[in-house]
Amino acid sequence: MLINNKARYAIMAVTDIAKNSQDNLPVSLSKIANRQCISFGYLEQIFVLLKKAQIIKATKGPGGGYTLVKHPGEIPLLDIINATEETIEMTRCKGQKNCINGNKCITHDVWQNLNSHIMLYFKQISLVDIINNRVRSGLN
Amino acid sequence: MLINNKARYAIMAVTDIAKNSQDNLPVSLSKIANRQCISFGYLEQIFVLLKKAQIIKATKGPGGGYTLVKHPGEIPLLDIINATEETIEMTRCKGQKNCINGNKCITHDVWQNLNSHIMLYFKQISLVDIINNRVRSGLN
DNA sequence: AAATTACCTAGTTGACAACTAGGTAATATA
DNA sequence: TATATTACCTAGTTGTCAACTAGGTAATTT
Repeated sequence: MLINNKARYAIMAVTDIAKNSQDNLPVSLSKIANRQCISFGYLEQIFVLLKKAQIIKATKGPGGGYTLVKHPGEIPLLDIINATEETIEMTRCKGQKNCINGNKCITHDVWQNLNSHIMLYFKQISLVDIINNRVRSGLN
Repeated sequence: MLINNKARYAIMAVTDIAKNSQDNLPVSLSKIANRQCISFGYLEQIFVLLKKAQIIKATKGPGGGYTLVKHPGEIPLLDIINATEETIEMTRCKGQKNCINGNKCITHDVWQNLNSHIMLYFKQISLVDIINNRVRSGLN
């Protein structure tokens, strides 16, 4: 399945902007990369996608950087994951329902249903929830 | 994260046994591999793990194969995933809480909480649920 | 004895996530 | 107008490892 560093970094970076942008002033990529311990060059590429999805916008030149397009409370994590062009997809057939000789396999619904659960999970959490520590810590 | 073919194949294969074992007679690995379109040699290796975890037991010789140790209703999918020695782990730090200079990153709880959700999901589904089509198909 | 199964060990390899290199373009400040 | 600082762009590279393959041995049934 496709929850990888790319999606993880995207969420970390956008959260960093939400947290560190004073008066909606731009936050530079180098500061984000340093704070979040993410490779600068790699993060640049991710930001291209986030910009394309209109989650962030850029300002060039000294004092420049990135700002959020919407308020942190209006940005669900699912939007950020979708922006990275990674899909949450657990089925073997990538949703094609053709695992076994063109038909869906016996466990298809297990994975398909898990997809839905995970998507709902990321839909329900916004950046504000993270910043305000409203994401419940794991049970174990 | 580590929901991969290995865990997927393990669940498919064990479900195949539950479904195709008449009167608890052994089901051969070659039949399972053929029915589920899984590489025979690869599935063999997975079965070593499933046997070690006492989910299945083996019978050698003609007419031999594999049977379940427990009743299908008493086998949650989580047990099968754990047997494959893959961990459901979404955090960047693999649960170490040391992402950022030895401390947990701002998004740690997001992933940790997702871990818990996924584990609970697999804990609640048993092989009987799959066979009896009691796993709700995904929403989308 | 032969067939059929499980059991075992040691490779191989293709893909690709993650990262790196080396630029150009725009903007601010002096 | 020079310099610094930022974003923006394109094209590699590479280490890892999931997934698979090869080629056996051991036990059991008929």
